[in-house]
Amino acid sequence: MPAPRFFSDKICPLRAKRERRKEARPGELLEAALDLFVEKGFAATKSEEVAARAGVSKGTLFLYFQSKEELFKAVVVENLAGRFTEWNQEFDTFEGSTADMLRYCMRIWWERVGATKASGLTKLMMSEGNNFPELAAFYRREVVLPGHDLLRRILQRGIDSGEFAPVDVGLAIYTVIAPMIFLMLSKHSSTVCIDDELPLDAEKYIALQAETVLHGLSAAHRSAP
Amino acid sequence: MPAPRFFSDKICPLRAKRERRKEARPGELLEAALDLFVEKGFAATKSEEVAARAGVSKGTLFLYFQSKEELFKAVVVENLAGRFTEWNQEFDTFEGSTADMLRYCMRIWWERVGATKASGLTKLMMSEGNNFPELAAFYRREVVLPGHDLLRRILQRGIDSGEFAPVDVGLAIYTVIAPMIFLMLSKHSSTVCIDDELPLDAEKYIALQAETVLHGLSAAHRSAP
DNA sequence: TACATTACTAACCCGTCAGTCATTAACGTT
DNA sequence: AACGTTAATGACTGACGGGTTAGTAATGTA
Repeated sequence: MPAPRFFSDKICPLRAKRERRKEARPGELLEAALDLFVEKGFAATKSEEVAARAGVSKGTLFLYFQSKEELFKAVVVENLAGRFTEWNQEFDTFEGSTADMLRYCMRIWWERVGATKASGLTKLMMSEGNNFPELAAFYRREVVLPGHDLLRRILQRGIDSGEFAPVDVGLAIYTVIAPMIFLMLSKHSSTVCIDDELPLDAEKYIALQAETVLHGLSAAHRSAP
Repeated sequence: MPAPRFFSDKICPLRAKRERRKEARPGELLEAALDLFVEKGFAATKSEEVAARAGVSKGTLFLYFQSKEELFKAVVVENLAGRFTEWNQEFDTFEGSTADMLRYCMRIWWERVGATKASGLTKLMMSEGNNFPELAAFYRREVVLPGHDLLRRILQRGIDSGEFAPVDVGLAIYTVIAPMIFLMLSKHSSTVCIDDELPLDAEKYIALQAETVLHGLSAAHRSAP
């Protein structure tokens, strides 16, 4: 005997009828997809689930996105790749010391990406990138490289202005990237740090890392290897 | 027109016949499974591939392991969980300062786990743990908790002997764990750091982290917050 | 009210893969 | 050589999931 259907078409016709909302669909699908991709990974997320969470049928999803992979790319663009032009402008016109600029960069990155669901996309690419080479290449091209470029330009600015020692910029960026990545991962994997509460207070952790990096880069502090 | 079969049964009968080697099979299957799990993840690894790499048919695999999940657990026991009793003994009988003990622990951990394929299992659990709750629980119980215990005991020894300040041991272990995990992950994901060579020389990185941690723990260095 | 357009859906197709089982071949024993 | 035991096989099954499509219903237009 089937359970009573509290939300059957007849009892609860609200939202039960076919709605035609061509404009709203892509955004709703992208949001649902972000949630599920971050929660379960790319391979383990079923297109039908994404559709269901967005309140449409599977067919509709494929009406708006050619394939699951295209859907994923769109999620990446929406949440990460598409925002670099704005970010680049913001830093090109930054006024102040480069030290402040780097502090600001790390803080704002956490605020806008690290602390949001979008950070799950990075974890996802780290875990599944090998299984989906085209997605990995896309992510690398549209997110990793622009990000590295931005950081490189900041460090280079510090060197040019004499604030930083003339280090190898290509390597130095990892001093900033590594702790950021670790922070994101510790947010997204319950396998590693769940004995008690997560030991990291993100704000403080970032502030500390920033000062450490700046100390390492400071021109004044320079001595023989 | 099919390509010529250089390794056809007739031309190359070596290893082509059915062999009966009941003793050797489990080990060979575990090795093949470790390779593939680490390379492609748990879900994306097909049992038939594992069997093929071990030189048997899929049926044979299920003759020795009840299911894919049991196979995975066996891999974890073989490479990580099953070695803790030995490691525990080694550290229970360690002679020397606790500082040296911690240095030794980090170095030896890298040598025996971090630098080997087994480290891929950690990355795997971080990425897929959510999708396979039973595996996650198993891994947590058999690997994560024993590992934390071991570390906790080391730190506690330092505190008891007066070498270390009386910090919160439960939190302090993450000071050691975090850089280790990051090091492993940077080894296993080509998505993040492939601009040029990986910037991390593992040996030096670990040595540096060890000194940093020890400095933070040293009883002498203790002052008010 | 009749008709055209199109957003949307349900049912379907088809490839994939974990796990099974009837059959086969290797080996020991006599 | 004949026979019994069992390690090994590979064709098979059922479930699942990405992607398609024939058809339905909402909306606009006259």
